[in-house]
Amino acid sequence: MSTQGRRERERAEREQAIIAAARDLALAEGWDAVTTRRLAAEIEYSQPVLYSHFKGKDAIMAAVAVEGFAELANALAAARTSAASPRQAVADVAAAYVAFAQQRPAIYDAMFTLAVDLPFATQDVPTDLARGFAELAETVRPVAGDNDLETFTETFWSGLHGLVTLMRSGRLRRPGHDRRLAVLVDRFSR
Amino acid sequence: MSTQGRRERERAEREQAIIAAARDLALAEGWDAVTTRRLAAEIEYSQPVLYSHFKGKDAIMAAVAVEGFAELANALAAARTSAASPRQAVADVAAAYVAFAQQRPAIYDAMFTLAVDLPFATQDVPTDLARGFAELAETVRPVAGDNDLETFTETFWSGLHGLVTLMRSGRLRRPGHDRRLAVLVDRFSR
DNA sequence: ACAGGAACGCTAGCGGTGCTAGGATTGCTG
DNA sequence: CAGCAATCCTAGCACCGCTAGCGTTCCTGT
Repeated sequence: MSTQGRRERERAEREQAIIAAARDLALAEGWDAVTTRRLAAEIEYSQPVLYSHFKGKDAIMAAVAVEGFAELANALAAARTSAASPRQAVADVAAAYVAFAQQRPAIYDAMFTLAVDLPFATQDVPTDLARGFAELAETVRPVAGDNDLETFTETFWSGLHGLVTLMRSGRLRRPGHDRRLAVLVDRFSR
Repeated sequence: MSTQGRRERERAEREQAIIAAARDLALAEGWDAVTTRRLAAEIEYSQPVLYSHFKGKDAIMAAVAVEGFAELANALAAARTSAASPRQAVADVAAAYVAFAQQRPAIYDAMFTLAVDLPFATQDVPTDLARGFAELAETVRPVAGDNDLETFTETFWSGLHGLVTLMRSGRLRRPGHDRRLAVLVDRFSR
């Protein structure tokens, strides 16, 4: 009876180990370094074990992304609720978003640039992703004026995403990043 | 004497054929379908020939991206110069930018999301890329107010880039795209 | 306690990738 | 026309994601 429970628990732990290994390896050396062989070696099992937990490498990346959505939502919530004023909240949340992307570039990639086949319309991904989006929406609500809030939020989000991706890929020079962020916040706070 | 000229010309033509094949294949089936073997078959040469023209697959993608920069700059210039008013120019150029990205997604990827090792600080890439950027800058100049023009332009560009990438990766729903673009243009035109 | 069976994880391998070493063939040159 | 240099191809390397098939181990019912 309890043996089954133990096995399930061990299975869950191993699955978590796979996700953690993928995450750590991606953060340390980038997603190119995350191969199924290295992942298998990291968790001290053979390759095929990975496929008893996940459909494929993409699914593993998606699992890492899911964790990322939760982290990002938390970071945004913290920034928003600790802000002194609604306008300051916009700046703080924007800064938190950018900081998240810069500190965990590999995870940000998994969330927003790679792994297109994420279960976007099902499962628990929308939960944390929607939470993050809701944080953004609540943040800009006071400054949205008579714009449709969802559209306004999406556009603001796009601005942040564009800044993050263009800068990290070298299309924007690192200096001036704060000023660009300030311009974006300014345009969306009036 | 002229034989050498002919050979050089043939070589240049073959190089162009490689770029064209890569471009067409990427547009038709995505970059994953662009393998060195298929590319070699397409130009009816063996694989190693590719490496006598380009350092590797990345360099081929970079060459496609370079062509893309020129196309994009032309499209933006056309939109800007044919606009009725400065404010309309912002909307038209933004629409042209988004249209370019949507009609040639693979090329846009090569330009802005993949191929990080583009010769960004050397060679002729900056020429066309800078031309495109300059078009954007000229477009938003009348509405930039007392903002630093370069910073302002980069931020606007980021907004466009974010809209394009988030929508194509499924993070934004297709309907509402025009409204989001309108919001972006509005925020940067006041 | 023990036989039967199911679940499990391994080894080995498939087809594919980007890339390269080496030799054969071609074509120019003195 | 001999010799050389450039050119291009065959074959293969190391690696990738993924899977078939087989031993082993462990749980189960009698």
